[in-house]
This record gives sequence, structure tokens and C-alpha cells, in this order.
Amino acid sequence: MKHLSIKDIARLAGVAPSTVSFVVNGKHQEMRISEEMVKHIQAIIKKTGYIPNRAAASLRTGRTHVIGLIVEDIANAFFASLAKSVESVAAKVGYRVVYGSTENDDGKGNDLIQLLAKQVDGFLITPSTGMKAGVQALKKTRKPLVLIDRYFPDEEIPFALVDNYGGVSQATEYLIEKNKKNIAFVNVALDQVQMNERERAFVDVMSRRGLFHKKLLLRLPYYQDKTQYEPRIRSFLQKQPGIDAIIFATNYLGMFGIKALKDLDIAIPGKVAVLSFDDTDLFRFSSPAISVISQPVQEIAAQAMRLLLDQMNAGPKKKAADEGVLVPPQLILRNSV
Amino acid sequence: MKHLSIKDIARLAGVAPSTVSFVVNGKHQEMRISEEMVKHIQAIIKKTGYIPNRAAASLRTGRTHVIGLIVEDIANAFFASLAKSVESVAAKVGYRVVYGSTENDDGKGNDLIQLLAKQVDGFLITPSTGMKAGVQALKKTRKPLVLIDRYFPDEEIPFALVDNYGGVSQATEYLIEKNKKNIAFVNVALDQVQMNERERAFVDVMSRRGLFHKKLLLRLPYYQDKTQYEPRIRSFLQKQPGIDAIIFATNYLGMFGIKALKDLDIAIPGKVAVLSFDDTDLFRFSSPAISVISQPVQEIAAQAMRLLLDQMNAGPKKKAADEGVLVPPQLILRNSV
DNA sequence: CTGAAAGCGCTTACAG
DNA sequence: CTGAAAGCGCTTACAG
Repeated sequence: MKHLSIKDIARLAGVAPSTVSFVVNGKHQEMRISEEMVKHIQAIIKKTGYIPNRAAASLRTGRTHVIGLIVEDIANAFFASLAKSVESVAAKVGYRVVYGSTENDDGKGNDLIQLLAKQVDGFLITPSTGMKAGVQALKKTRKPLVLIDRYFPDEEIPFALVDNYGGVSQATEYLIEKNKKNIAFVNVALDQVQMNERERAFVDVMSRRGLFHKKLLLRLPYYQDKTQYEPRIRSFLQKQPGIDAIIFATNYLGMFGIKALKDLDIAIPGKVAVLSFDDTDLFRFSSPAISVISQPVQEIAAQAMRLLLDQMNAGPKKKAADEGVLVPPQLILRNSV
Repeated sequence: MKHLSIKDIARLAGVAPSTVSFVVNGKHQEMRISEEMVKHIQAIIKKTGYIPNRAAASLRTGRTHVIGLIVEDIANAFFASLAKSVESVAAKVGYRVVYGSTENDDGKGNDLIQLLAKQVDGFLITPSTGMKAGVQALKKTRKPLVLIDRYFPDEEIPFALVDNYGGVSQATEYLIEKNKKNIAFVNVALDQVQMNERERAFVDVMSRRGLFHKKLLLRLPYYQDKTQYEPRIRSFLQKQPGIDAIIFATNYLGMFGIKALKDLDIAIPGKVAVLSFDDTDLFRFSSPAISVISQPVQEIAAQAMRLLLDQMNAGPKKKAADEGVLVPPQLILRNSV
């Protein structure tokens, strides 16, 4: 009893392998196999514990039932949650998920695409800017593909992400309502659409209210070593003592920004109100608890998987709609504003 | 130019498919194929961008070059880091990683094993207690397998985990040196070896110094919804006002424990010193920053992968050693003690 | 409704 | 050193 094959089951059931195959793949209706026969075969499969060999099926059908998830950093709380939600949805429809982290390194990201392209039925990707060419090439191969967390505005590639512009607009408006005049925005200069959108929302709202000054905008480089953000934010705060509120554009900027504020003994929210994009344990547990623009991760994952499955099921003929989904974020108010 | 197969390459190179196969798989030395021929074939592979079909190779060899990573919760910081390190090591040796979360649900865990068993060359598993039977069955199939984070003491299954006993011993000793007399230990009643070891270390050290009282030990049930820990810990603190130090056995217990302490206005470390197992952003950024028994995640991942690759490369004949590795934790002292 | 047969793209003994 | 051929376990058009 080494490896049971479909032939073994067929022999045990007294039918042809094709009949077993139809039953295993739920095509018995379509193939009009008798109810009785189906039950008979299913009983034998159950009794013997037969599990079809996926590699053989993949070779034959060209489908692997595996999805490739390429994120910036699987160890980051946001992407880890995303990975969990994606896996959970995928499992329900019979897919497995392989993953990889780009670390915002274009080469790494493109290598991952190359490496996985033949081994997955579709991709969920959070592309770094320089992955554009790789993603375009992938799209040309007609490999199902959905971008998450960010996208390329001039490419017709389906995406699922939070409404970055809307989230920051709402947050900025809120701070202005709260009578804040010198609201700063701390961003990372990644030239990625999601970061640009967040900043653009801030600039738009502030300008509209006549409150925008260039000096309220801090753009820091992307550091692998995130601890480098703390001194950078600290010196910004020292140079701009008039600031009465800050919006941090990512969770790690928020984390190190709060540290910088505390180190400088700047009271939150007494002296400076604080709001950050992304929610993390740290913000929930911090004292004061930090208000955030929270991304509904489950919803993003669900939408991304829906778009991906649409494409994978569409087949090569009917092309699935090149759809983009913006999921509304949630402004969660805590004690930091 | 749809799909290039090994036959196409062979035709282009004017050789037999087998020769191409040997070159692709680095067996050209072994097969004593001429240097010239190897270069010729490699050039054609490069020019055409030929990528071998893994499904076909898998069907033939029975190896998938995929590793299954089954953890408690991929969204948890510790397991997310672990996943990252595992993927990084795996990629270097030509393996992909699929993952799944058990949520400490035995059924889920065993289902994951079943689901993936035929599709992976080996498993890294953080088993819940009830997965013992599933893991035993897996071992019987001779599927390479390494346990991480926890293990079954009476089973000969390789494992890689932190030295839980050593870590808590060291931490407890440290608090005693600091003249703490009423040190509490907050644990989760999972009956898993790693939790038991942590508690045992605490009890041993405290007993040895004549400081142990039962009432200093709090064992809480495992909650899916982690917020439930906060009120439980709060009421414990209220009932035990004499406590001057607490060791939390996991990161989430620490997180909610600290919240409980702050809510009760108990000064850290003035009134109660705090130490937690596992490091997280929250502990690093909390004020005061929380001292921790930190798990060297990269090292654990590296050791686990080493043990797994040993087994996978050993072949069915020479059995790899049933080895267990205990990685020393790091006591990181911050301002909470 | 059911079966026989081809073929997916590899790898590997085997023969030379 | 190299090539011809079998076969891994499926799925699916085809024939009945």
C-alpha cells in the first residue's frame, strides 16, 4: 500500500480511471454518472484514503492550485495579517499560498516573479516602483494578477487597496476641526502611489483651508533599518516647534515618531496631537492610545482574492474586467488627538 | 513560442533531452558531459529563457521542492518573523514555502497536515497539543518533519526551539537578585511543553529560594480573542496587591498585562517590575520599555531548516539523526525592571 | 452513461 | 560521453 493511484481506485471499484476522475473532480453530474456509481466510488475513496497526485494533475491541466503572494515584508504586521486573510480565503477554494518578501528591492521582487511564474496560477503582489516592468511583462503572459496595497495608475491591472486619499483627507479634516493649525505630515519618499496619495490628500486639504506650508512636510528616505527614522523625526520636531499635530504616513513612521515625541517630552495630545496610518498593537496599547487610519485587512484580502479568482476562472478567452477596488479605511479615534 | 520544453532545447542544441536534463540539474560532471557541450546548452537555455516545468519533474521524482510551514498564527509577530526567516533560507536552497495557521485548533492543524502532505517535501510545524496523533502519523510516513517553538518530549521528532526553561530561570534569578520577593508568573493553560517549561523554570527557581507561593501563579485559558486577558489579569492584580514583579509567559499576555497594570495605575517598575517572554515592537516602544526574554527567531529558523534539509537529503535509507536543538534566548533588560 | 488511449514534460536506468 | 525509451499519475477528447 505505497501510493494509491487513480488506477487502483478504478480497479477496486470495477470501473475505468476516467470515471473515478470525474467523481473526484465533481464532474459526475456533467458526465451523467449514476448516483449509485458515484456513491460506490466515493465510498472506496474514503475507505482507502486516496488522495490524487496534484503534480500529475498539474502537468496535465497546467494549473497548480497555488497562489503567489509577494509582499514588501511578510514580518510586518500589516502584511502578516494580509497573508493570514489571503491564506484563509484561498484554502476555502482549494488553493495554497506561497509567499516572498521584496523588502522594496526591485531585483528581489522581479526575481520572485520569475521564480514563481511557472509554479502559481496567479499572483497577489505589492509591487515596489521598480517592479513595474516585471509586472507588465507578467500581465502580458496573461497570468492572473492582482496588485495589493499599491498600484500603477497608468496600467490596467486589477488592484485592491485602501482608499489612501480618502483616509488621510478625513484625518486631516478631523484635526482641522479640532482647531489644529500647524499640522505636519511625515512621509517616506518611496514614490509609490499609495504614499503619494496619502501626501496629496494632506496637501490638498491643508491648501484648501489655507494652512499648508512646505515646512510641515517631512519626506524621509526608505530605510531597511527602521530605527534610523527616530533621529530624523526628532530633529524635524526640534526645528519645527510650532507644530500642534502630526500625521504619520505609515505604521513604522508612527512608531518611531511617537518615540521621538516622548524622548523630547512633547505631550501627546496636550502639545501635539498624533494620528498614524495603519493600526498596530503598539498604537492600541500605547499611552495615550494612538488614533489611526486603519486598513480593513480582511476586506482588502477578500477583494483581492475575488478579483484574482475572477481572472483565474475566466479562462484565456473571456477576459475578466480590469477592475480596481478602493476599500474605505476606518478612522479610529483614541486618546492621542 | 508558447511553452518551451526540454525537447525544444534538445532540438535547438542538437542533443538528446536527457543531455539537457543533466545540464539543467547540474549532473553534467557526474555524467561526464564535455565542458563545451555544457556551455553550448547553457547558452541556449539562457537565450530562450527556458524554465523547466516543475510539475513534470515532481511527477517523475516525487519531490515538489515545497516546504509546508504550519504555525499557530501567521499574523502573530513571532510567527511572522519566523515565516520570513524560513522563506529566506528556503529560497536559497531552491525551496518554496506554503503556510497555514492552526489557531491552536487541533482539527485545523491536522487538516492542514492532511491537505499538504502530498504536496510538500517536508514540514515545519508548531503543533498544538492535540496534533500529536497527526504528527505521529506523519512521522510514520517518513515525511521529513521538524517541530518548532514546541515539541513532544516523548516522541523522537527533531525540533528547534528556544531554551524556555533556561530563559525563564535566568529572568527569575535576575528579579530575585534585584531583591524582588513576590514575583508572579502569568501563563496560558495550553498544556504545551514550551508553556510548561517556562512555568516549571519559574516554580523551580522560586522554590529553591523559598519564595514560591501558589497564589503567585496565574494560569489563564487560551482565548482566541486576546482582549479577554486584560480583565483577567486586572482582577488577579487586585487580589494580589503584594506582588512586586511579574513575568508574563507570552507576548500577548505581556501586552494585556501591561495594559492592566497601567489601568490600575500601578507604577512600572516602581511598584511592580515587568518582564515578558518574546520581544515585540510594543515592548521596545512602551514607556517604560519592557524587559524581555527574546527568542532569536533567525537562529531558530536556520536550525529548523538545517534539520529539515538533513532529513530531506538523507533519502529514505540513511535516516537522519533525530536531533533536537535548544537555542539560547537573550535576556534584554530595559526600563521595566 | 462508461472505457481505452493519448499525452502533459520531465528523469533515469539502460544500452551503446 | 550520448541517445532512445519507459513511465510518473493524472485528464480529456473520443468512441461506443
